[in-house]
Amino acid sequence: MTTAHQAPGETRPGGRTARTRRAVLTAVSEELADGGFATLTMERVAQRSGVHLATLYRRWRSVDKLVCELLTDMSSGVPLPDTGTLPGDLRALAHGIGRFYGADRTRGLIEAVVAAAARDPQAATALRDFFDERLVLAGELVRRGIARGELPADTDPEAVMAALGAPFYYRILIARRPVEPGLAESTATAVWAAARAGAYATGDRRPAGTPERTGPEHDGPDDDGAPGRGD
Amino acid sequence: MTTAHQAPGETRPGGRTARTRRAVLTAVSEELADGGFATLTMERVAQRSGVHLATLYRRWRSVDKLVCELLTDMSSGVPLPDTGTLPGDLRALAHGIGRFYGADRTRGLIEAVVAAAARDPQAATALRDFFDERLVLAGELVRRGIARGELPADTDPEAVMAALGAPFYYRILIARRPVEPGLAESTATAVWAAARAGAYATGDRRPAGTPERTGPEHDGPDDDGAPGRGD
DNA sequence: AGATTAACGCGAGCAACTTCGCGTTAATCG
DNA sequence: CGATTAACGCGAAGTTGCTCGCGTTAATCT
Repeated sequence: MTTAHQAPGETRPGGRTARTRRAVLTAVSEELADGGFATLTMERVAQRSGVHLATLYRRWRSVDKLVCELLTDMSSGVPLPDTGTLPGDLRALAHGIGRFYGADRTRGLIEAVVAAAARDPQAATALRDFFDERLVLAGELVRRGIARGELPADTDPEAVMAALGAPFYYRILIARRPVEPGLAESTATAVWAAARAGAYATGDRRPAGTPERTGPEHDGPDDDGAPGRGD
Repeated sequence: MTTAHQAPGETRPGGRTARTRRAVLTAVSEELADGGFATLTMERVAQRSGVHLATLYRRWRSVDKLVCELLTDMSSGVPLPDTGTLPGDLRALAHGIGRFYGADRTRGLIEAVVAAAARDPQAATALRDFFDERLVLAGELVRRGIARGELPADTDPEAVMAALGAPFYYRILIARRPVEPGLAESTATAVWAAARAGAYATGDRRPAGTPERTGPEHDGPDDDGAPGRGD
């Protein structure tokens, strides 16, 4: 048919619809701050937001989708700096990220988004697209730096920004410890040093002091169909 | 009581018990390789392994616990190299990690473990402890390098190894793209350059070419109780 | 080898989660 | 401002996921 009936909220986005949306997303955010993804259920969101359970299922279908929408709602949590020098920008951005993830609320959100992406393919692509876009935007800092002659021209801007963000996500998701200011400082210093050394350059040039030999390039996964045995 | 009846598998670990355990863990691993965490249900594991559903619930209680045990079962997937020089070791280890996560099976496992940790506190501490231990073990490479005079004495070994691992987890969990050999190469180069520049040094020394000013140290999270609004 | 009982297989029963139908409220448009 | 109907509230029905009790199999110890 011509008019495909999609989920509620599309044809009458104003007034009440927008109000319940806000109430629900706020409730999800608070719930994540309180008990994290573990205690995030449709039931609890319904109670906290005052929106009926059936409405939640009708509009969002699952907690994964809820978390997913909260992510896109959080668009610009970390502003992009412009200090005039690349190391200054890297430092400012790292501290911005550090401050952002210093809060329980945002740390819980990231954890939830990754967990949601692990179960819901749609959430997975949403997550990927979201960070793709942020990476390209933040890459502008690096491009400015290259234009100023602070880095080699063949430096990959997105690779630099990925390197700047990675330690924070490692800290949150893997090491599972609070994000401290020291991490921001250390990361900014590290990325700047690495970028200057040409670690993110696309050419085959290699900085002095780095081993030159070509191997080992890994080709195929050694997949034997069974999990590794414990020792 | 004196003898606290814990979960099955403790008092009679041999023979059949061990056999079902193997069958189940293999099934979980295969299921993760096939459809990822999204399709990992107790039901499917039961079917694939041939172990009855009730047995799964009795011994493991949930998929989160299953994934958790699979992680500890995978103890040593990446061997620690000893090439004689720190940059050589970093490069070898990075390629080892890269090869390990080049396979769908292991990438799915990491995703699953993080997702499980987001829901189950016990899985969360298991994950943290697991990587804590790996970090300390791998830190030995750095300690050897320091002893050889390749790095400043006040370099934090665990920080270096965290920096070496972080980009891979970023790639898997956030960027959601396959892990390629180029990432290993770039990461090894970057960490080596950063470590030499003193980015992971605990002292207050700062390498040349890095801005010196102290701010901005972030103090408190700006927590207003509501999610950020979209732009 | 024989006795003991942990661990398993099986199906029924219970609980939590998800959906449905219907009446009510309030955006949106003429 | 009045008509139309999208979105919501409500309770019940349907579905899935999880647990329990009992009989059977096979580790473990003597």
